Amino acid sequence: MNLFADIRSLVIEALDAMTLAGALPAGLDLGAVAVEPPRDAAHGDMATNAAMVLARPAGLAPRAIAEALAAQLTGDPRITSAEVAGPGFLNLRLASGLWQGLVRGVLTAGGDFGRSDIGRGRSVNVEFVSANPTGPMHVGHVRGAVFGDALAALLDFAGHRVTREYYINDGGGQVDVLARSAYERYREANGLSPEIAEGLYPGDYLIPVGEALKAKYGDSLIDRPESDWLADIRDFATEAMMAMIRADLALLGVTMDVYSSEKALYGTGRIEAAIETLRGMDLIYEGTLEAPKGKLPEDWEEREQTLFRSTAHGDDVDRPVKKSDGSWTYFAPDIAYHYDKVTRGFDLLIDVLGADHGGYVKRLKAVVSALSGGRVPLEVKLIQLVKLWKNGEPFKMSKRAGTFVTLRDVVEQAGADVTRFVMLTRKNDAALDFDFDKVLEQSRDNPVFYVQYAHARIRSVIRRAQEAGIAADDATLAGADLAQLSHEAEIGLARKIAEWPRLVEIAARGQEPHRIAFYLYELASDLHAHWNRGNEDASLRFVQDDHATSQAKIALARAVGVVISTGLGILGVTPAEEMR
RNA sequence: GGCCCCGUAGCUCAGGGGAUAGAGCGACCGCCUCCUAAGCGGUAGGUCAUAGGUUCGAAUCCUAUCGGGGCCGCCA
Repeated sequence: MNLFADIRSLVIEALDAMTLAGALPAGLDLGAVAVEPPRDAAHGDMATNAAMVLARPAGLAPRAIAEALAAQLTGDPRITSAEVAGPGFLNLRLASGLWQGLVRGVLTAGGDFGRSDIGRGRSVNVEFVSANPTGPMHVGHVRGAVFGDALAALLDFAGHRVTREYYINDGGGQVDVLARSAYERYREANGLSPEIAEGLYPGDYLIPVGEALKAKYGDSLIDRPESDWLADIRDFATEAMMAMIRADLALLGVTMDVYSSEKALYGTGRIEAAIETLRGMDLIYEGTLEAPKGKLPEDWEEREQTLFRSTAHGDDVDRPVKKSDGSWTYFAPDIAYHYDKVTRGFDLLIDVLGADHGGYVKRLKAVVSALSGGRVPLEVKLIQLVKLWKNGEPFKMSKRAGTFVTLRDVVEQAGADVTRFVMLTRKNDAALDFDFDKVLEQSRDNPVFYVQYAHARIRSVIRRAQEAGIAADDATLAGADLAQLSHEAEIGLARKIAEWPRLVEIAARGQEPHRIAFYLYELASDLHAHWNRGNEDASLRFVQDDHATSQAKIALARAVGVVISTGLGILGVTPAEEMR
């Protein structure tokens, strides 16, 4: 149920009728005709730009089209007035029965209100987090995790089949470093003093891994050459790190559907197969790259290497897939991994990456374009930095200084709900300030409390009504006499609710979950404003002496609550029953 | 040098072809015998970085410039 879509259909029908009657030329493209909320509520309930969009192709004056369309539309009982305004807008007022029907519809649909099928069941793979398995997740990872999870939920709500996926970078040099670091902790567990050399991971989180290694191997690996233990300890430590990361994600409320391993691509011929596939398309060759302009790396020397012709698919330069020692670059398993995602049959791939990976976007798109024959789009969502603030000043994270803030630190202090909501109050490509003081303060500076407070107030109204003996379950409310909802302020609240399905589609199309957060804030604001109107005008309070009147007004409140609850659900935030 | 992102109120940010550009914070003035005042109403505050262009119409699209950030083979 989408009132804006319904009224747009009505407008399209009216335009078709005008075409049949000869008032408009045949064959006009109506795709740009929109029905939207007007900027100013005084203009009406909805506005359409039809006359302005069609004026040029129809060869008619905008106002002439608008007036003819107005005449056509006012014949429909759902439209009570249609006024031409400004450069050719047509402002529409809707019969109050539509708003009452909307409220009833929300109560009937419950959490499905606003669900859309714009995804048409297309399958989407959302890869996110993909933190290196070398330690606990830190605040920098949190934003990507929350964004990816909320985007996945949003796309699901908009009719896609979504797979949440984590790519484990367990094949590169950093897991060898992890193994050597764990080995020192293993020596420590055996009573020797660890030698945490420069470049190893010094974190305490590896101490229990060392102890677990002692429990498994005793002292049998002490003083053995690295070649004897590296592979085993690497696997052991990587698994321990992944267990820790899964637990971190669970704290945030994030659950992955699939964990893919980089290591599993090595030694199985899958990298070779992906490269050979590209070679078969004449996209792999031996050649030399020009030196980058500007400041040269000190050790730059020209050399021939194995290159991927990514320029054939929109990249700026071709990209090496092999290092000088003949081993694969990190890019090679990425190629194989994306090949794997393509062959699993997804209709759309989304990679959520840190903004520092911006330089890799074009080559990844080139890979997916080449390996899918242009069939599968890859969208890369870059997540900008989170700037931490504490005590009114920027907070620098440093492993060495011990000011390393982990995901667990944040969630245990601020709570998952606050963390998630705050992380979603910015566009993904804008930097975000995360202020510990404000987030911990739990004041009105903290938008999640504002939204949750609105929900809690609604729940409070329903509890009070029930204590007064008024039936207020959803089924009863849906059957209430909603014709009593006729005050302009009440219609205004319904108008905001009506925007929800439209907002979901806009947010899903743009892959912008932050729009959900902003909308919920606005809806909460409208609820709070309406609540206070009850102070001035007791007839606008939700709970009234008369049961039937109460039920109609509570139905409106409950409809707001349903949308808040549904929206928070997409963001992964719990709607509060009461504020404590 | 090249590529990507950003520049909107004092501050933090929404809006991304359409009407008089919005919100929060901060400042100032008001609202609780009344469903939670963790709330609400009002006032003040703007050359939408700059200059061109496209368009009936540009904060929004294009180009250039300035400013901030990120990235640029053998790290992932």
